[in-house]
Amino acid sequence: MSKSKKSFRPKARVPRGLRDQSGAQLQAERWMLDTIAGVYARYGFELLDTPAFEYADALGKFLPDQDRPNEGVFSFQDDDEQWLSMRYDLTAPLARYVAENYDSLPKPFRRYQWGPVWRNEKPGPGRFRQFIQIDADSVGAPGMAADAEMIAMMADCMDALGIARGDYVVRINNRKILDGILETDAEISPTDPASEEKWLTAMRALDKHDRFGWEGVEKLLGEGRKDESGDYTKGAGLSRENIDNVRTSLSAAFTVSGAPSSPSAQPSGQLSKYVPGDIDKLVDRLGRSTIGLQGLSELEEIAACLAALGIGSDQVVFDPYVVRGLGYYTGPVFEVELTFEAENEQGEMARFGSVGSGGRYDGLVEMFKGVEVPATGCSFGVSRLMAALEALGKTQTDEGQSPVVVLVMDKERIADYLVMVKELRDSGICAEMYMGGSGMRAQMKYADKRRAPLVVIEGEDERAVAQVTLKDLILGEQLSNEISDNEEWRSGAQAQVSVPRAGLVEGVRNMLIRIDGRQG
RNA sequence: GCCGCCUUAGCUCAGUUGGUUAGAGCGCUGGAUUGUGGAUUCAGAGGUCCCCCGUUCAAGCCGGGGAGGCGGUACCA
Repeated sequence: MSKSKKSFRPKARVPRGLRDQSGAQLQAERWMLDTIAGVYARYGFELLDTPAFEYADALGKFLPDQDRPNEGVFSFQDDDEQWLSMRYDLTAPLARYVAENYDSLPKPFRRYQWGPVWRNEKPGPGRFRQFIQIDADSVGAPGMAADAEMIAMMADCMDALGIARGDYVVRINNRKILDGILETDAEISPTDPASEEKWLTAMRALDKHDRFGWEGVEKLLGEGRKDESGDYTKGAGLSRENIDNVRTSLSAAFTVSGAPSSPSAQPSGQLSKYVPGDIDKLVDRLGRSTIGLQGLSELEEIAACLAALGIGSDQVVFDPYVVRGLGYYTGPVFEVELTFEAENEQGEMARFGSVGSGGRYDGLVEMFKGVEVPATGCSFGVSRLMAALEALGKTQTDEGQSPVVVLVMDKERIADYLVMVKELRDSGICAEMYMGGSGMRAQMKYADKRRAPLVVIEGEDERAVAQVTLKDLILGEQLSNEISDNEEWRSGAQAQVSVPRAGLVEGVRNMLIRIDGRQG
């Protein structure tokens, strides 16, 4: 305070990319987690929790090194100098858990899990360095039914959250189909050392279709692309002919061309349900690629399962541009996208995009066990879903959490006020006595800020006639909005009633019911 | 990581060719209006002009460096 003392005072600020969350927001988030967890549990998954950090080598790829221990992940050294890292997702810890407890677990092991994860990367709007994920995975499940279940479950979650059909879509793909297309149309393959780099770049290019459109993808498949800020991204260097071939194959998935194919020509009657384009043509294009055809046949299996699970084409659609993480997913991949637009904080119309994703990763547990353990899973990003639900007005908050405030009109009578709050609490009503030191006006302001539905007033006047005054703050606010022209606000008696002191609980309950009824 | 823009009160922002005590609105705190939040009115608190170095008699303003924020882009489990 005084300059002579020069006391050090830390600046009160939350670290960048992190945030505080308060009451209503947390309640909405809890409701969302409960809703999704409820769906997962109904599908038969069991709950698991693992620690916030792991030995760094157990988290796989992003190993810290001495120079940059916090690149991507947050890391620190234990007393024995072993590196520990904060988990950056829930899948790597699951793989560690399964490997560590392999013999005692039921196979397949089907678990769900939610909790915060940390990533040390540049924060953006709706992107934080700590955020919550909620995942479900089947480990040791080789069949496509397990993948189909994930897809169906994600769609079910969106329904359960109250997001209308058409406002979301689960886009599904199989990475083997893309491998097939790149193999036949561009002669590149991930297993061929000569073209591995091209394959990576090409896959990344396709992944950007939703942001840049085909025009941008084409540049990235070819020479490269310059962005708005003038930054240049080097492309995969495919030839004009190769790029055109890739486009022809991809477009078969979206558009029906030539003569309509006979239904009997399709091996599965269900795949066409989820593919907006021409399956025969796609088969034709992939003809020379065994991996491509395998991908397609896996997709057929998934489609059959989805149909059996009652999933409609208004929920799930095939989209060959879904790529997801490279070097991680091995087959089917999918993501949930919100398709509606909503006004953001700046008043601009914005899309929310992908709020969840998943896919098959048959190589992850192998990292620990040395044997391949097929696995598939899905994950929702809770923060982005929250933002979207808020925009839709679909968040559920429990308004009953705001307390009834008992005013302290007479500091000599605090025991009396404590008796009142106890009576209210004993009958299940959230209530508190004002614990500050200020006068009545400040107490009203306090109650207002707490969004208290009503206040209880017992001053000299009330006590003289063994009554209490109950003031409906919500009705009072409405009245003041409508009639605030003159200075009749001072009459103050609006929106309040007197009840006998002995009928406090009943009076409060009745007023709460009236408030609840008004708010529908 | 790379590119561009930005940084003055809690918030949104003024601030002249460099010139004395840096302002407004909203918000906040307190008072008035019999014992009442939202009306009216009066008053008050609140600033390292992002930080450091430099130029100058003099820097919120000019120069250099750094940090932080925003928007792209790259990487991404």
